[in-house]
Amino acid sequence: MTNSFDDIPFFDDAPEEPAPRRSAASPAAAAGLGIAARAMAARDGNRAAMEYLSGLNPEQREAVESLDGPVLVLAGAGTGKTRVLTTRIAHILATARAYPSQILAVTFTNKAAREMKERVGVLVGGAVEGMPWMGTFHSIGVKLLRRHAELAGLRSDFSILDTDDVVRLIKQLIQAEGLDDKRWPAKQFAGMIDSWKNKGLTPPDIAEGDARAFANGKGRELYAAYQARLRTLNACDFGDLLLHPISIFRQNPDILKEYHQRFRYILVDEYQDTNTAQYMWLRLLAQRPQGTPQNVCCVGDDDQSIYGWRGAEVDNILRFEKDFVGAKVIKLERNYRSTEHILGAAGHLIAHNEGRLGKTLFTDRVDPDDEKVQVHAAWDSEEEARAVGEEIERLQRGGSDGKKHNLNDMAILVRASFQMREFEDRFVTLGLNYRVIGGPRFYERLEIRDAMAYFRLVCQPADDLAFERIVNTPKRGLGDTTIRNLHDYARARDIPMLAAASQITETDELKPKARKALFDVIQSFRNWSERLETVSHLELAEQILEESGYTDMWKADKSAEAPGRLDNLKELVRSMEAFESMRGFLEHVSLVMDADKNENLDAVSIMTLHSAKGLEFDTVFLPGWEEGLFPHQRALDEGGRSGLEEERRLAYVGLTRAKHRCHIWFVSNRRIHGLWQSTMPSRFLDELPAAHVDVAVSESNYGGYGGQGGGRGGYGQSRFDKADPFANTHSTPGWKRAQANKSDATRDNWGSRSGHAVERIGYGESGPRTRTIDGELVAKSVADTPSQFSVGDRVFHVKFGNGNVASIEGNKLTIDFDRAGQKRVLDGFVERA
DNA sequence: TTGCGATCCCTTTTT
DNA sequence: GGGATCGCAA
Repeated sequence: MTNSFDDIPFFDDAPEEPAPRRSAASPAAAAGLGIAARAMAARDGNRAAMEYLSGLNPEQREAVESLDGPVLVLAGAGTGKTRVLTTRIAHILATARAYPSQILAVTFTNKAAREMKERVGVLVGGAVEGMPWMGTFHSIGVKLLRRHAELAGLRSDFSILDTDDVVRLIKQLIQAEGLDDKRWPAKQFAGMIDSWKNKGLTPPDIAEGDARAFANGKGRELYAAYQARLRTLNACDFGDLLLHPISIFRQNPDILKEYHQRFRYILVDEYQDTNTAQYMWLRLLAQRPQGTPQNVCCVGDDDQSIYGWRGAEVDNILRFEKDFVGAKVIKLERNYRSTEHILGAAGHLIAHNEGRLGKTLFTDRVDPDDEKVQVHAAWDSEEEARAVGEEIERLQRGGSDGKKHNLNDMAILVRASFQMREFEDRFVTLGLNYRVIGGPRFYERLEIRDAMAYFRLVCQPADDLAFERIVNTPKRGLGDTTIRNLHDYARARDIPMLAAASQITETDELKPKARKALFDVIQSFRNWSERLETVSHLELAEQILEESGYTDMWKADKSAEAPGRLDNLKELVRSMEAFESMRGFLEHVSLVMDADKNENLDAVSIMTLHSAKGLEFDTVFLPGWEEGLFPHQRALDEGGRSGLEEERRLAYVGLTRAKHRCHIWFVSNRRIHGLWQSTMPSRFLDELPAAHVDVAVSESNYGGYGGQGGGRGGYGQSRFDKADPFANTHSTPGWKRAQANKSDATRDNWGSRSGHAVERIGYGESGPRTRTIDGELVAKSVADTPSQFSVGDRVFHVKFGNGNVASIEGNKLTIDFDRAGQKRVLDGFVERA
C-alpha cells in the first residue's frame, strides 16, 4: 500500500558522492538558495557577500565557522544560540559543504523546530524546504521509522499513540492479567514504561528490582505484553519513535551506514536536555569510524537543564569531549538580551548551584535608567493576579518611562499550570487579552479526539483504540457487553477489532439489535476507506462526521459546551486544509498536538517556565515564588539536592527571559488542592543580590496609598484613592480586612479592588511583615534578630486558627495549631491570641 | 444500556 | 475545588 510517506524519495534527492559542487545541474543551486547561492558565488573571492557572518561576535563566528570535527557550544541564555545554529546551517549551505537534505538538525520541542525553520528560511530562502531532516527528535524518529517500519515489526502506516491512548491500553492489559487496576494504576505504569524508554531500556533490559516493583513482580512481563500489543495494533508510543530506530540501526549496520553517508552535518539544539535514548540515537548517527569526519555540533546550556525529571542527562553535555575526541568547546557568554540588573540577579542566583560548567553572562549595555528586578508580596494568589493585571495595564497605558508597552511584550511565567487559572480569570474580568501557551490543547479536547479516532480508523483499520473509542459514539446501542464480546473474539483470533466486527456480524453470536448496529458501523467504515483514494480528505472528513451522526450528536446536545464543540470540529476540518492527505494530517497531530492559531492579536502570554525556555519578553512576571511551589515540594522530595538545583535552574530560566523588566511575586496564602495554605517566601528570593533587586512592597505601602507618598508607587493608585472603605478600615489589622475582603471578593469586582487596596495598607503597618520581606531578601539580618514570640506562646493565625509556638528559627515559627496541625509560618502572619 | 449522583483522586514540568 | 470514574437505579 502506498501512502504519502513512501512518496518521499529516499536518497535520490541528493547524490551521496561526491559532495555537492557548485554547478547549474546541482539541485541545491536549482532550488534557489537565495543568500546561500550568492554566498556560493562569494566563495570564489568576494567574501564580503557573506553578509550573514557579519554581526557575529568572535565566539559566535568561531562556532559558525568551525565546520570540521565535533563542536560543543556552551551558550548561556540570550547569547545568540539560535543565531549560531541557524547561521551555521546557512554557512554549510553557502560553502556548498552539503545539500540541504544532508543536514540533520535536531531540536527538542516543536516550537524550537518551527523557529529554527523560520530563521534558517530567512537566511537561505526556499532551500529550507529541502531540509527534511530538521525537526524534533520525535518527528525525525517517525520519519526514520516509516521507512524501516518492517524492521520493527510494524507497517509503515503505523499509528502514534498519545499518552491517553497508552494509559487506556495499559489499563486493558492490567485487567487482562487479572490484576486490580486500582491497586496498580495504569497511569503509574505508563509513567514507568516511559521512563524506561527514556533510558533506552527494552523489556529484557529491565533490572530485576524495577521489574518487581510493579504489579506483584509482573512489571517486566507487562512491559513486554504492552510492546506486543502495540505491534498487533500497528502502533507505537512516543518512546518507540526513538527506541525502534535505535534497534534498527544496531541490528542493521548497512542501514546505519547509509545514514552516516547521508548526514554530512549534524546539529543538536538544547543538548543539555537530551535523555539517554536520545543520546544513544545521536551517538549512533554521529559517531563515525576513525578517520571519517564527525561533523556534529551540539549547542546547550547546562544552566538551563530543566528536564531531568523526564530523563534528561546533564552528563551528556559534560561527557561530550570524551565521546567525540578532539571536540572543540566554545563558550558564548556575551548576553544580548537583558539588562545588567536582570543578568546580575540571575547570575547570582544560579551561582548557588554546584555541579555546573560555570559561565558568567555579561553585557555591555549599561543604562542607569534600567529598572532593578522587582520583588512584590501579596496576601494571596487572587491579589497576586489582580496586582499583576494592574501592573500590565499600567505598562500598557505608559510605564514609568512613559512608553506604551504592547501586551505581546509581556509574559507571565508560572511554575505549575494550575497557577494560570487565576490569571485567566482576572484577565477575563479586566478584558485584557491573553494567550495561554501549552495549556489545555486543542487536540486533547473530547470532540477532537473522537473525530480523530474516526479518521484514524479509516486510515488505519487496525487501530483498536480508535475503534473502541467511537464504536458507540454517538450512541448506537453497542454497550460494554457487546464490546467485550467483540474484544474477546478479536483477541482469540489475533485480528483487529474492526475485522472482528465484520466477521462477527456474519455469525449469530450477537443479539440482532447489536448485530444490526455493528453492521451499519462497519459498512460506513468500508465506505469511507474506499473514498480515501477518491475524495479529497477535507470532504471526506466532513462526510465522516456527518454520516457517522457525530455532528448530529452535538447538535442535539443542549449543554452549554455543545456549540463550542461544533465550532471546534469545524476548525478541525479547516485545519486539515494545510495537509495533503488525511494521513499527513494525522501524523502532524500526533506529534505536534497544538494548533498554532494565535494570530496577530496583542495579548499577554501565560505559560509555564518550562515552555518559556528559549523565549524572551520585554517584561516578565514571575508569580508564585514560595517554598513548596517554587521550588516545588515534589522536586525536593524526589530529587533532593539535584532536584533543588533543577528548580533553581528553572528560576534562572525565568529571570533570563526578561529583557528589561522582571517582576517577581510571592504570596502568603495559596490554595492547594482546595485548601488554603500559609506559605513562606521562596529561598530563591534569599539568593538574589540586593544590588540588583528592589523590594517593591514596602515602597508601595508607604508611598503609594496615603496620597502623600508620591513616587511611582503602587498600581492602580487613583482607582483606590476613591475607594471609600479606605478610611474606616485603615486602622484595623491587615489580615482581618483581607479576610473580610475574601468573602465577597469573588463576586464583587469593585469590592475586591477596594478591599485589595486596604489590604496592602495593612501590610505596611504590620512592621514585622515588611521587615521580613526585606530580611528574607536582602540579608539574613532579620532572621538573626530574636522573634517577638517565644516558645509556648499562644498565637492566632488567620487561616489556621489558634495554636502554640513549638519552635522558633529566626522569624520562622513552627506552630502546633489546635485544628490544622503543625505548620511553619512567618512571624508576621500570627499575632498573640 | 444508559444516565445520573456520589465519590475519589489528583493536581509539575512534555514529545 | 474540580474532573474523571464508579456504582447504582431506572
